[in-house]
Amino acid sequence: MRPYIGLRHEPGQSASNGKGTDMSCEDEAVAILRDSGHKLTPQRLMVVSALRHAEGHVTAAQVLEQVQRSYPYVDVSTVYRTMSVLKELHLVTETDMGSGELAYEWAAGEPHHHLICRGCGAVQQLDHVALDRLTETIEREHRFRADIAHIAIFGLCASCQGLQ
Amino acid sequence: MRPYIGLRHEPGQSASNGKGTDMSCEDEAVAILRDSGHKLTPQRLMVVSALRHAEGHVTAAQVLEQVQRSYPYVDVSTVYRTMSVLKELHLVTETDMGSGELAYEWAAGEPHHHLICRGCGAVQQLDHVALDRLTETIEREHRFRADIAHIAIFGLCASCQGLQ
DNA sequence: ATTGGTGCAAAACTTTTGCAATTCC
DNA sequence: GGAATTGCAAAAGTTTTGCACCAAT
Repeated sequence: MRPYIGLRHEPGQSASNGKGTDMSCEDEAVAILRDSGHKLTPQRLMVVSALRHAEGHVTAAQVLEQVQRSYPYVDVSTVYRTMSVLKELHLVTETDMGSGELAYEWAAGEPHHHLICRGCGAVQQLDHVALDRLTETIEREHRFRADIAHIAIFGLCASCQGLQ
Repeated sequence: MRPYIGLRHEPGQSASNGKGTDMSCEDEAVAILRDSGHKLTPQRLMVVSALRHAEGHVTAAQVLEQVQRSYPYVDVSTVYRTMSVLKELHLVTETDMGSGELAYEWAAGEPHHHLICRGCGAVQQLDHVALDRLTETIEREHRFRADIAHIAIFGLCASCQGLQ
């Protein structure tokens, strides 16, 4: 393995986001990784960091690009394998948003959903409380526990409907 | 092009399904295809027939397999190209159900949705009325016209939750 | 020391595209 | 006849896997 250069983040991404201390989430993830018997490698820490500092969903290629800014020798297969581990631990969610690539998102915080415009590709977030009643109905009538962190709703945004 | 053998369907699939006459849907599709300026080729008719007689969602590979029972020389690219045309005409819907392959479904009938168990892969259908309120909320609060024919909800079915 | 992870390369996989030949209108 | 469509082959794209080497516990 070639020399480890160290972690670097984009300006504005390395500071606290106002919703909590910056390290707490990664510390928690590190603890979960270690406690579940997985090894803590620099590559995994970089992937976790990239996900943690990304706003919203990112593709494996985007995570790789971010990680390679610190350490250019990481392979995309490592990103996928790390995603697989993080998925098992419910630290990230994997969603198909219709682009041909899977989208990954750090699973901390309130669950939310995506409204994806099939006209222009714009993505809005939809608060999960809007789905509470639906989730209850599904649970009651189908005995199906909906994983509400994984919903992408396709449709048309206001401008692509011609509203303005 | 090699000789056309003719259409054949599985037993029990060729008769009326009790919800209407068997040919009406395909006739309508044929009319829509012709009226929109597309040519009527045996391959397209076979793809339409395979979709029409399938119960629920099918992959391109499954459609190809069904079509090739009648006419073994059809290529998968023709299936995809036909799907593309049928999508444009809103005769089929395309959904990613998390299997790695896109799922296609004949668009006739009441729109419905899928509850996909990530434990065992079982798929239940969810009536679209369960989503009406959500659709209205999204329309009102986000001015987003949700395309309710395209929703797949992941989660755990009763048995994979351990409820019996 | 031993288990597990990484990087590299190649494979696997679905979907798309270029093109000559053919078919439908 | 002429434009659209097909089949074949190859390409393109993301994701997975085999394997020898290396690193974390």
